[in-house]
Amino acid sequence: MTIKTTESGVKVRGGRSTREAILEAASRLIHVHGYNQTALDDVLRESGVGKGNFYYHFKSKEELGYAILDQIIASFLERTLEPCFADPEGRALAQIRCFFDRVLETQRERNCVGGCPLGNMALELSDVHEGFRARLASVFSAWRERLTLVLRRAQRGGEVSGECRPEAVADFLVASLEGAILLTKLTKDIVVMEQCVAEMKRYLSLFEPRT
Amino acid sequence: MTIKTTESGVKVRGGRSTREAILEAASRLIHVHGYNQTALDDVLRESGVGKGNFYYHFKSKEELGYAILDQIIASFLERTLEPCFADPEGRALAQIRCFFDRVLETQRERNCVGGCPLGNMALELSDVHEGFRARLASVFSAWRERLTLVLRRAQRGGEVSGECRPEAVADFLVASLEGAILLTKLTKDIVVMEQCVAEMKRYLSLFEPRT
DNA sequence: CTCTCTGTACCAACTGGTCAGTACAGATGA
DNA sequence: TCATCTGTACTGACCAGTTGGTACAGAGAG
Repeated sequence: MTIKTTESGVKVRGGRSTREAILEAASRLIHVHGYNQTALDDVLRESGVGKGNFYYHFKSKEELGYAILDQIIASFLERTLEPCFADPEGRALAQIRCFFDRVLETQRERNCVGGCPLGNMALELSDVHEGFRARLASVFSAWRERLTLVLRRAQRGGEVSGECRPEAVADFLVASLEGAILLTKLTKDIVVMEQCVAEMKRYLSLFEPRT
Repeated sequence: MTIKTTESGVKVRGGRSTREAILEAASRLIHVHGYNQTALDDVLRESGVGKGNFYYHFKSKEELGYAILDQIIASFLERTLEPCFADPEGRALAQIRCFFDRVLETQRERNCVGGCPLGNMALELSDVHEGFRARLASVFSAWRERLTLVLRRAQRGGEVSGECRPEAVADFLVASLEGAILLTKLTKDIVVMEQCVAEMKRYLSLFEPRT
């Protein structure tokens, strides 16, 4: 399917890009207003897609929700989490600190608005649909897994002391980041986020072997 | 107004207890399903109060929300936060650790369900109504204030080392607890909470003066 | 003491609006 | 000319809030 332009300059979307237009509008709206507060009609108005058209491409609003969630998850893994830990030779603690900074940076870019897309959906939907909860739990679990692996590797290499229990530390780091983002959203003050990241780095330094 | 009982054993509520019945049912439902997901009709069915009656006692659903929130805040301050820090002579770090344990205990009691009532409302409503956001921000701020004070006191007494920046540490502790509760709700696994609390204690030990 | 009057507490039925989802006809292209 | 798309108009459920009225306790007047 190709994208064409009529004489009036209005874009006529082919099949695949209609789906993309919906996803783009929906992910923007859902990020700002939340899933439940985002009416399907708003998504359609924003994306310029008709209702019948929407239901041709999606089975339901719930399916749209899953698609958005998958998109958020993929984007988080590819654009935020994995790049920091790409180098298997890099120093683990430095990579983790770099990851903190990256998360801090996203909050700054967003002016503390919107919070964490994953955390938001987690709180909003985990009670409602088991499917959402499971999917969200899996990404948090991938996140913790990544941190656990890098910590374990560092421990083997002697970069991190033996008293570090990688699973527990990973859980704690994920929780703290999510909490920091929540508190930042609430106070609308980036200083909170900065302080939390600074304290997380201080906490990490606990595991540096004594020189 | 008094509470009376008819010959059939059905309670006829006077003014004040109707309000209480509504608040009780609403706070239970809202804690489980969230504010937006709780229909007014559900609250009314649960509490056995008619709709007109509800609107006699409350201006709107939003006002009910405020009342619930005030109740949650008061309960948190009186029953969870303040008792831990009541003794001005107590050792600060021990009080903070005790507070962690108390929060952990509430999660255990609730079987990891429901998360933190304050955090839930924060995430759900802070974008929607500025009034909710402000009220929530104020309680988190009281919470951080309490921790800041106790840390500062400890610092003066030499119980906590000078490198501790009380405000930053307080922010971090609050954020971490909230994040831990969120992650616990999502994974439905109390071990996550236990590990996070353990790591928070380890972090705290950073500030104990070296012997 | 009794009869009206008044304000509080309460109820059932309804309204108006929103929203997810459906029906279907028209367009478009192989 | 058949399958793939797309827009419009509709449906039914849900839900916050309204309305018009009842029940009844207590106060005051006769």
